[in-house]
Amino acid sequence: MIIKRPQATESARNRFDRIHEEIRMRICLLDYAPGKRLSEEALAGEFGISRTPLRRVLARLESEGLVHSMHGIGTFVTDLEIEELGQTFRLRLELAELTGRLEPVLPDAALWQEFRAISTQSKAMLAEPDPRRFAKLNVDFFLCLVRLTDNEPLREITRRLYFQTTRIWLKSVFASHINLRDETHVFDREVDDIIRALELGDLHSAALIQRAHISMSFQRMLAGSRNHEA
Amino acid sequence: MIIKRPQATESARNRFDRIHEEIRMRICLLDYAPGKRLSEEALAGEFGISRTPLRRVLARLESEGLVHSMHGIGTFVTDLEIEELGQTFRLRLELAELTGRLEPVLPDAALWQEFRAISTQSKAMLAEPDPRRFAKLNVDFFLCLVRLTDNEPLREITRRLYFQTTRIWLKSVFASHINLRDETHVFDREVDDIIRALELGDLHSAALIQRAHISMSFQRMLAGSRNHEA
DNA sequence: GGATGCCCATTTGTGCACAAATGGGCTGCG
DNA sequence: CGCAGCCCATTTGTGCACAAATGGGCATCC
Repeated sequence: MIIKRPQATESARNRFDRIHEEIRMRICLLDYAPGKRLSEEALAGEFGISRTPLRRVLARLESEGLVHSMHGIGTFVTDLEIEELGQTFRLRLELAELTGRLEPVLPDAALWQEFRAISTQSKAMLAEPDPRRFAKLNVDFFLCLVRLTDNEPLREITRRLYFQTTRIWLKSVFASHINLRDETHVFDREVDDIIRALELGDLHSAALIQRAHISMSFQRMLAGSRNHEA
Repeated sequence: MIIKRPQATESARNRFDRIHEEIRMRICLLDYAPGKRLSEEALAGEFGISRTPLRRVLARLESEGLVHSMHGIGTFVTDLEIEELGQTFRLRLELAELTGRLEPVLPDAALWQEFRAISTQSKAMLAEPDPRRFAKLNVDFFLCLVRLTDNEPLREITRRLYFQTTRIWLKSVFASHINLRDETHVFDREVDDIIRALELGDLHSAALIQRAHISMSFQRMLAGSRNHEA
């Protein structure tokens, strides 16, 4: 019997997922700012592959609304204005609540540990806020929250919408539409409140807290944008 | 000033969309049965293109969960059992109702005409039911219903889940888990009831009627599957 | 001087040949 | 006779060269 050592060479699918997640994260953390052109050739070179498989990744990102390719011109990171995202945010509110209603599940030991770790990091961040690290912590927290439902299609859709909209938050920070220090405190409260609800086993309340924070975060960005115009 | 005649030659993007929708429809109407292998070379030949752009279409279909590619083996239409679709159906129920709550819009003249046409065809189908034509009418009706909300992300997500699950209905007909003639009558009632709600301008009720029919349809398929086992 | 049309560098899209991977059949050994 | 291992046809995945398309710069003409 032949024992195949696990992934001596990375499979095509794994590599696709890895590169896809990497570029997606760069877009969400504004390493690639909205409007920036992504060179197929440069990216292919960076990841040590040819344009063909890289184009597959870009095509996926395009279907997710994160980039847009134009023949003869280039591939660009999509831009977004807070005013245009109302529809998406309203939908995210509803989906957040669904997480607490549709097949909710309590965290297992591993997930509990991740929640605790995020709480710790959140408190550490209060002393010296850093936009990018904060955004990354926000992503990690979101990816934990989505695991509070067993409904896989709901998870997938929720993730999709999250990655479409999360950049606007970091963008608002850099545009001074919202205050980073305030946001870190709000986030820390959110994490603690949700953990407390989870400790009580009240998954629906945890979902409603998340919903409320998504809504208020949107309102703060909207208000900041309007103030800035005036 | 140069007047560019509109699409003398089809753009790459339009061609992609056209082929994608065509293959998706073939899968949903069971022209390509679950489990069937799709030959990249044959499909590329049929559409008069090379494998490269066709593979792009297949990759999109794979991200939508309609096919699955395996290196060295082939690309296969995904199979699905009614028992595994509970999560997806429960989510579809919620999204259907959201259509009536999140930015609902009354039909314009064109959409009204489409609803009337579908009602007419539905009644014509009562006399001589045909599974494939019925499934097609079902798709058309769904695509009209989704236009009752202005929330574009909600539309997109709803469509995605619909195309993932709609095959199971036609599959249940062929497996005699549900009765085609009964289904045609139920469908005709659904169309009429929803049109009546729309005539009253009651979009939320229209959505709830749709929700109820999705749920009952699922229950009938589930029951049929269980009876068949017994 | 201004506008118009052409040329060309740049970038995405396509076709094709080859690499990688899989499964089935065949062959040879015990 | 059974089974283990190899070979090869088939299919998806990759690399690469070229086609298509775009925009900007430049020359030319009015």
